[in-house]
Amino acid sequence: MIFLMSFDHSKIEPKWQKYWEKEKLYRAEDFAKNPKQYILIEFPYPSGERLHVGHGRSYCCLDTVARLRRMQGNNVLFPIGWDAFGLPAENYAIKTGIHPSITTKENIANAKKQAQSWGLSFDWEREINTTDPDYYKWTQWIFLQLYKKGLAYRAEIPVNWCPKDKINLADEEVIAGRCERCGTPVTRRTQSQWMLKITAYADRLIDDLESVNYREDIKAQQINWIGRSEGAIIKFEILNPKSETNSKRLEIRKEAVEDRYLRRAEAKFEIPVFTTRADTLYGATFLVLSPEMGRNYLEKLPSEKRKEVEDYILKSLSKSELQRQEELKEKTGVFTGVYAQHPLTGEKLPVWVADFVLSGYGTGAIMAVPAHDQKDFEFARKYDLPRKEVIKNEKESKFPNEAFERGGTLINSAQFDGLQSKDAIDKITQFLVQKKSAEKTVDYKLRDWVFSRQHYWGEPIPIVYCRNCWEEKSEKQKKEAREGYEFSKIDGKEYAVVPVSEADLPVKLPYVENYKPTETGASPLAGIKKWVETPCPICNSQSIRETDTMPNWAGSSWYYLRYPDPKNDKKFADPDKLKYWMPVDWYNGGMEHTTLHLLYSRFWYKVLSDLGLVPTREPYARRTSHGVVLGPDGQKMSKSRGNVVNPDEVVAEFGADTFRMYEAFMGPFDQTIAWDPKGVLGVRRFLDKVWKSHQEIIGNKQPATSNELQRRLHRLIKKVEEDALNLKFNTAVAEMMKFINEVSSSEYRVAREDWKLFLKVLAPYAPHLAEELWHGLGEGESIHRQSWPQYDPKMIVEEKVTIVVQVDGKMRGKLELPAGTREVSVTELAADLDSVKPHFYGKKVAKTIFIPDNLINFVTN
RNA sequence: GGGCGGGUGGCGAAAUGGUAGACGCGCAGCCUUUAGGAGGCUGUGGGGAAACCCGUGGAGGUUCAAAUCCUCUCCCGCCCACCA
Repeated sequence: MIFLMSFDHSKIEPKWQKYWEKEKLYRAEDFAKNPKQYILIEFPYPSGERLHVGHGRSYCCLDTVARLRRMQGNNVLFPIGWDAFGLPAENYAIKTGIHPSITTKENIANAKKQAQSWGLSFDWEREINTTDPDYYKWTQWIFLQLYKKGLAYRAEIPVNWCPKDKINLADEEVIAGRCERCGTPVTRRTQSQWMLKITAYADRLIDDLESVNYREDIKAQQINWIGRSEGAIIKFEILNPKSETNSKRLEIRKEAVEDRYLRRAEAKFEIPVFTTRADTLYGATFLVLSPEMGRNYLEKLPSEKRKEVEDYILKSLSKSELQRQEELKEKTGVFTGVYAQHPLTGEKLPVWVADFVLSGYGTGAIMAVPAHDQKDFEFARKYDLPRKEVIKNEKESKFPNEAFERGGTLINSAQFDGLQSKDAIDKITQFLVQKKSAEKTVDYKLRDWVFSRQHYWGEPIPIVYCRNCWEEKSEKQKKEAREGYEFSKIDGKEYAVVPVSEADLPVKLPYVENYKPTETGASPLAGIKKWVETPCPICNSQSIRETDTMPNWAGSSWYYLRYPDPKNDKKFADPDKLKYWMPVDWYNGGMEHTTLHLLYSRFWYKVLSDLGLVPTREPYARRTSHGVVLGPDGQKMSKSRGNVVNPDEVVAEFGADTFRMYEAFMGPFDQTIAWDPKGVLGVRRFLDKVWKSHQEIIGNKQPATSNELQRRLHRLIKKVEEDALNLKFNTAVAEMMKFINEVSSSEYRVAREDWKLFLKVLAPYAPHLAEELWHGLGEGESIHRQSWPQYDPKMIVEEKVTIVVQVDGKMRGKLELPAGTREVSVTELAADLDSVKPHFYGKKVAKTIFIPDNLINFVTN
């Protein structure tokens, strides 16, 4: 008898991988008749670190799903590509001088080799790469559509600036207020940037979540991030003896949210304030402006105060993000010398400037209600400002020791006394609206998307600036352009903004010598005169290119739309193909992409949807997230800790099937779990047992499987199928282990035909071994082309059941009975059990609870 | 401060109203004379000789029956955060 302990994965795995490739087993076919299934994993960034075991979690488990779906008769699209623009390649280029395109190419080749060694069933014919001009042509094209819809605009906004490296930093490059590269505290300065108006889609991004199947916490995080809050803008008139005769009135900005970054010095006679708590209006005792807002009012201030206020503003604006965070506890501010009038009581309220008020939220000014807002309370205490209680709650009273922030009954609020907070918010707002001193509004925490990067390794923004086109405009046109976004000021001169014509796309990224951004904060592209100077698409006179590039979120915002038609050079994708494949049926990725990537890509999709270019309202029908894989020590994996698990080593030692199955088995899919090298071994032992059982089955030629084992097999089919679709890969694997344990224990034997069913169940998880054993049974066609076994519902039902016998809810005995035994018989048999009888002594049975085939409970009194 | 998860053996975890601890790791004993992640069998929540008792962070509650549902409370993790 041949008795092999183990199989040689290093031989069988590459063999079958080659076979699958040759047979084109995993090719997705456009317009096939069988139901489509689009399964998507977040495409990786091809870094020098290669793919890690965290990628493995997502790819291996979803690959299992893809394989299961194929066996179930679906036409599966399971693609992969490379999100290859980004900082690491650029930083590496700065250090070594090696061009990013070279390192990127190498990294992709390596990562691809890895992914292939895991036996993933990607359709490699659809591989995409965001740095390929044939791809980013369409990223630029979509940008132009956004521009034409008025969703891309330029604005002066504060950016992070590293004073040592003299470069602008993206938020993600700022770590704890310091520059990621050199550790210098980051300061802020303003610069003109391209922005995308994602806030215009804020409501739809919330509302449409109802139509998709995302895990609840993912939805909650998105809603929270968008941070919609309903409230009112209330205006407070400035009391200024010199200008009170001036009847000039300014309308409240209707779209305060959209114009947040463009707010100019126009609200000079009134201070608009955003609040969600109009019920506390009578408790407002002073107003506070953010430093940015305060600057707009400087000229209104009494001259003796002006210097002091200006100094405070300049000081707080120059503060680094780090300083601001450190100074959180201690609030500072300065009185402006100006008063505003309370819209209902007419009281004189002092106006302060303080940097605890944010310029980026609401109107950049607040009404302070110290009795009912903790921040205001602390500020009022420090500067000895009045506090007035206007909300009372019988159960709690925190005031005057601290602010009482919850709702209650109104007091000291004139005709509104006695109302409940919720009611009062409506009534007071309504009253103010009638008086024209307030407007209802909605505000969001979400801000427009800063789309410019002063870096080299990204998609060039396809815009040029033309001096000639500007000069040809009439004064009226110029004025209009200055108010909108159709112009730009470069080195003090004004230019017209001109989009590159679609026929001239892609705007290719040129080679540069020096990847470092310039000292002025411009991108490295600004140094290439030959590239920067270009004929204007409209007037053909010499104009200059935009030298900023797109953030690396750009290419990933639409990549899943390219897989259905990756080689199209006429459109970003053929509408019919999109209609066939979209939406993505199942999208899995990391929780860290919930707020940025997921939101950005939904936003782009909605824009394309409004243009009629995509077939649905939402891109992803289902979204799940996998948990983080920690190092064996339970800590986050990092080079410096030395706890990084290298998947290549695991695959080399134990094989891809072991690696894949361990990724599935290690724990609940959505949970953070530490990698356990011993656990890997356990999975390998299981596969060895499968191998061994297989040899025995071939050797023994068992004619029929025991009834018991056959039932287990059918239950296994059902469980593995259901578990995989419910993200319970760990219990699916456990069930297979249980089955094999029983097969290998001597009582049971399995017939060939039933063993084949088991191999099919195993195939999505351990595709190489299953294929090897399948062919070992003399089968000629791939196991991955077989259909998923149908379980027999009759076999699922138990023949014999264990009925638990309880007395007063405590387990006292068990009965093995045929399924369907009636209550009368069960009662009789149960009451007669030796282990049960003693518990009746001195008691009477008052009630019997009977759950068929499961449990009987005697309740005594 | 806000949002979202989570707390069950020595460890990763099963069980979402009905036998708590499936499956895996680890550990212990035995077997096969077995040399380098070896294999097989048996055992493995705690206490007890046993009957039995105790046991899912803690306290209460609902129920014939609670890890699971409700109320309060403690602890841990992740994300966001001076957001009006």
